[in-house]
Amino acid sequence: MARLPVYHRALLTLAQRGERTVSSAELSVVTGVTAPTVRRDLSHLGSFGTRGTGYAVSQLLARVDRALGIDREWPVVVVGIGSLGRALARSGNFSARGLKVVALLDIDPQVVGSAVGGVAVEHVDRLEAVVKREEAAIAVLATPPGAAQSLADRLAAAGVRAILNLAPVVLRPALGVRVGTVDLAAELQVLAFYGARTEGPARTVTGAGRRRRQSS
Amino acid sequence: MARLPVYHRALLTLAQRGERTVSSAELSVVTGVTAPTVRRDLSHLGSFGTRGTGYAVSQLLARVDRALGIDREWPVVVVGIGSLGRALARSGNFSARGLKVVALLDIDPQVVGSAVGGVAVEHVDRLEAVVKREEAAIAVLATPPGAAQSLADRLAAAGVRAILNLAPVVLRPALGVRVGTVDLAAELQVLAFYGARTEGPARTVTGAGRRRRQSS
DNA sequence: ATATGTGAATCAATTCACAGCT
DNA sequence: AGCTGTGAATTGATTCACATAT
Repeated sequence: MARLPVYHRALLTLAQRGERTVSSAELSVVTGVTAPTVRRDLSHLGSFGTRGTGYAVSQLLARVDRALGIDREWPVVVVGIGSLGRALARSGNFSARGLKVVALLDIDPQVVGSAVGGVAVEHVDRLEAVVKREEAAIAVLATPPGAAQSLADRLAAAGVRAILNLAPVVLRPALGVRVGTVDLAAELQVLAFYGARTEGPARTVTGAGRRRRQSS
Repeated sequence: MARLPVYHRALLTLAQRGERTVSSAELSVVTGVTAPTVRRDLSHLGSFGTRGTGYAVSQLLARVDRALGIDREWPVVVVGIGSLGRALARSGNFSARGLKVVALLDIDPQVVGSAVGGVAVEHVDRLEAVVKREEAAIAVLATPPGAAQSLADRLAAAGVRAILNLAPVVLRPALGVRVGTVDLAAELQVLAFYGARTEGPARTVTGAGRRRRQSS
């Protein structure tokens, strides 16, 4: 469920603010998800709220955490240490969310050997060894588009189960591997499309883009 | 239509390769969109292919370009020149797609005055003036989460019609402004969720995330 | 009173399947 | 023979509305 991270963030804030309970209506306001959908989502999560009162924040947070697998830390390998890769490697945002950047890979000898955000950049030749060493199930591809497909294949072969592709290409994923692509330029193009045409009130589109499915 | 940029990229490649025509089946392979959906999308675009042959690449590309508004260049303002903002400012990816980063804003006096990718960083105090000067309809928010909402409001008031929000917060958009949020950490969390659980074959999820709608 | 959980209704998107053009 | 364009069917997600619990 793509909205789990949004609930997670919202609940975290509510918990810090000391709130004991939330109603689906309140969650609706802070997440931008309609109240019926919030209830459906949470019920789907197997969670029990109390009628007349709402949900117990801490209990609900615990459930969302478990569903998201935040009980443990997921090691993430970043491939391609250009400016985008570097930005990700530095992002303090990750650790709070069950993700930890444990290895950085690049092909440029100028970059290999340096450290970004406290992690050393290794040569992409060592990809297989690094994935194995870190037992990484997740990788981020922030390379030029031309290199992405073959690296995705190598990552898959090395045992990675999910890849976040930031290169502007459609990847053909290996069997058993999940690929999610985020193309920021495409995102902007879509916004330009809508934003420029709409003269009247508009709607918000959040979460990070529509999705297309391919078989693998 | 969220898939237009994908078609755009594919057609560009095909055109460069010298292909005169494409069938929906061929487009399906390179875009990862099923053939019936390709046909539906393109017909929806008002485009006429020729039966028995396919679509004329150049003609189709022209239509997609026009639909995406790529006939002109959209000026983009980037707010928040941290490592992510810097990565965007440098991304050569944009110019090829009808987007041009024309102004950079930050609050840090250390950063203000420097130049990134050939564009000077100005102080965020000048936001309104800069938006007006550049006649920018599109902005990217790459600030810490706490600052995002008020900046989104100011951008809207200054005349921006669409905002790409890269901060991990749900923004309440001003009336008539379109907000798209891309939260890379959330994206990874979702991948971790799927990737870690799937033992068998998996599906690909491309395009940049599911979307939630809020009223504005 | 208030708010959950969920069947039933609605809405949007995708896919099927085929008639019709080249 | 091959491939588009599109009605009809299907699938999936969202919303409604209400019985049910506190």
